[in-house]
Amino acid sequence: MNRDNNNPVYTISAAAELLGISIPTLRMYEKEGLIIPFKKESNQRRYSQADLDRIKCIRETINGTKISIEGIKHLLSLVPCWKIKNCSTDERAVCEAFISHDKPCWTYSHKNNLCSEISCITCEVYTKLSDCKKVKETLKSYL
Amino acid sequence: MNRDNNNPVYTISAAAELLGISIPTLRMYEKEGLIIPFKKESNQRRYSQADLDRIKCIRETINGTKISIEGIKHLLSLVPCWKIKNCSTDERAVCEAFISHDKPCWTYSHKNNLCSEISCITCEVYTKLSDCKKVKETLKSYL
DNA sequence: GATAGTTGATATTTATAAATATCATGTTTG
DNA sequence: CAAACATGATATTTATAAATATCAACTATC
Repeated sequence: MNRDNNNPVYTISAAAELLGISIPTLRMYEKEGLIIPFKKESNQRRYSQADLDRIKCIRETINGTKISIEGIKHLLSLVPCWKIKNCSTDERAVCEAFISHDKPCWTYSHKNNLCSEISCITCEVYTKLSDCKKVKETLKSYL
Repeated sequence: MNRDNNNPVYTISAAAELLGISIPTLRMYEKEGLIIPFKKESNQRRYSQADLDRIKCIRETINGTKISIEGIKHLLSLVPCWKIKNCSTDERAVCEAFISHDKPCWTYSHKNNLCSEISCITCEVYTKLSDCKKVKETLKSYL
């Protein structure tokens, strides 16, 4: 939402510096599907303030609550994206995000469905669920 | 449901033997709120076949999928017990299981609400959710 | 009433997730 | 066209969750 917050201005070294962590750690979080940094045409990553905030939250969850990365992925897989995006029954039937329960929806390729039209990096399912503490509240709002 | 499966016949040493794990591990799972073994008047634990199956599943989750115990607890906290048991709005407002998101509902004391009348050990919320892989299916059925 | 098995608690070991270091190769920028 | 920084990949280290061992006190069973 906030243009400034979502402006991808930090290089990976700047982001690592600001967060006090190493560069490979940032790449690992991305590989695990916890963050989707902006990528330039040349494939270089650029991080926004929103990304940094998200990563801070991820780290609090891993190091504070002791939920493992695998646990966080499973928790985020429960976000009812099909409700949020209003998927049809037919689309759900063939959607990995709807069917599986081990990874967040934005880690799938989304071919042949409603989400193939849009970019996960700006999708509300991704942006609003930076914090897996919010999963239950989100679920309640649809139950 | 099955009388045989839920018959608490195994001592803790027999259960540990059958599962190929140590006694302190069984006590740990209980302390973490993942299992509720039957307790005799003398406070001794007795395990049923259903308990053993549940523990096998817990171990597969911890050692197979790499979700930590803390992660499993968080996942199980998302089970919509208030829907399953049909809690009133007033009851939900003061229920820790409804409000919090870090432990399964059956780990709370349930004073002053609908659940204070019943025993978690036989409650369908506990018995049907031995496997946190079932959480998403359960959620879908209420969404 | 003696033996075997239980209790909870604390201390220790083991297994492994999380984080980092290092690499050869590629890209950006002054 | 160098110097600085990026890339992905693999190897290594570190931190800690998970499991176990051990304890003194208590309970069951024969």
